[in-house]
Order: sequence, then structure tokens, then C-alpha cells
Amino acid sequence: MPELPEVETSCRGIAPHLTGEVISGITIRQAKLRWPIPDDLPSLLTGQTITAVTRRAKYLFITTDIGSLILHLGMSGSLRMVDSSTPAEKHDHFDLLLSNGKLLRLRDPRRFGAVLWGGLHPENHVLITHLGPEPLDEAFSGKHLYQIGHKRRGAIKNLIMDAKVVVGVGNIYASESLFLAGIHPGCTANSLSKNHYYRLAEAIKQVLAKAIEQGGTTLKDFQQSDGKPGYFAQQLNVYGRSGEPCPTCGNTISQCKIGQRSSFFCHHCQH
DNA sequence: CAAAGGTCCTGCTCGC
DNA sequence: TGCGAGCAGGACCTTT
Repeated sequence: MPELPEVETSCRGIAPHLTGEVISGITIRQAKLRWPIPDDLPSLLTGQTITAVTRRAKYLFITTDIGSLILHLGMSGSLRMVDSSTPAEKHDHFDLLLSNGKLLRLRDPRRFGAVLWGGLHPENHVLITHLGPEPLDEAFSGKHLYQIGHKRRGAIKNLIMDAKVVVGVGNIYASESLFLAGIHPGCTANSLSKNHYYRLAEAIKQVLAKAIEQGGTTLKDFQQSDGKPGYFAQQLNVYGRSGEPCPTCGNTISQCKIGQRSSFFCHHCQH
């Protein structure tokens, strides 16, 4: 599920329900996620007050006075606020219980997600320190992309999905951004001009900003039992549409593998 | 059997 | 040749 817009939507959805609340306990049903959930979390966090919920890349930070919990949703994770009487289902691995009778529940069938302790400075955690700029920050620009990309020999799609280059561009939005910029996903990075990079950076910003906006439209439904992520409803131009006509030129959308991942593009519009 | 929205780790390759 | 950065592939899991 989670690309950046989904994580941002989750962050905005849970923040008002968590901020200011007291943690009354933690339930770990399955500790084996991407990394083991630390077993001292319950004793550490019980009784603490949540002061903030924030996001960096696709990681969420749930902050208290003694430090922050770091969450990652991996490939199939989702978060939900539910009443503490709600029975846990098969893949509900982790609950953060609140003293008001609610809880934050992590569901993650594929278990590529993570629940980690970030301490007082989660931004210094080994998973966080080497991350590139946020795509919607000014630090991410065509200039930044060009400086890194012009001497790389790998495919451009892999470059923009590299979290050391820019965070938050997943497989869906990599294809979408490259379509918008008119760049073939398999292009070698060092074959692109400065102009290409400027266009691509703008396309990434535009695609992600729009997706976050659309994710936001379902925020009010966040607590509902089957609240679906907003981006499912959004318009994707090429992702998942091989064989369909290109919305720009009408030619058939192609699919190929780049770096083991499915990639979608229009042969006619992208070079 | 293949594929699914993530990303870290390993071991090889390439260019200085 | 030697070195380090960069690159491709494998790994982790379950469900459809």
C-alpha cells in the first residue's frame, strides 16, 4: 500500500488521535517484522505521553518525552485507530494502547514493515541518517538530481527510486513522474540533459503533491473500518495500464522490468 | 508459478 | 593494479 502519499495520509490521519494522549500499554502479537520489534517497548513506553506524530521519508515518528517510536509500513502495512475492544485479526501484529480506550493498530500481512525504537534523536537512527531530501522540500531540485545523475550509468527509474538520492518515490510514482516528464524509464541516467533533470524533478513534485492532496480527501474516513487509502481512487496515467491507450497520444502503454520492478511507459511520449 | 506498492545487504563491476 | 563507489540481484514474507 504505502507510497509516500499514503504514509503522509496515515500520519495526518493518526496524529490528532495520538497527540496528547497517554500510552497505557503495547501489545506485540508478532515481533518478527523486517527487524524484530524490541521487546522492551511496553515497559519503556507505558505511561508516557505522546507529544507529536511526524514523518520522514516513509518512516513515521511517534514521539514522547523519552524518545520516539519509528514505524515503517513496508509493502503491505496499514495503520488504523480502533476501539480497544476491537478483536485483532490475523495480521494485526502491533497495538499501541491509549488510556482513552482507543488504540493504534498496525496490520502488515507481508511483514516487511518495522517498529523500532529511535531514542531521543530518531533522525540520527542508522536507517534515517543516510536518507536524501524530501521530494517536496526545496533541497530537492533539478539541480540536485542532475548533479548526482549525470555521472550515473544505471537506469533513471532506479535513480529516482534510490532513497539516498530522494526519498518517497516508490514504484508507482516513479513510472508516473517519468511519464509526465517524457522520459523513458530505462534511460541511462548519464544520457539525460540538465533540462531533462529539471523537468523530472518538477514532475516528481507535482505527482506527489497531487497524490497527497487526494489522499487527504479520505482523511475524514480514516477511522472507518474499511477506509481505503485515497490514492487508489486517483488517476494514474500509466501505472498498471499496459495495453491501454496513452492518455496523451493514444498509443498502447508498454510494460517492462527495470531493476526487478514492473515499469510502465508510453513508447511514443517517452524517450 | 508469477507478481504485489519497500529497501537493506551482499558481492561483483566499473572507472579513476 | 588497487580502491571505492555504484550497480544488479537476492533476501525478507503472505496473498491473490
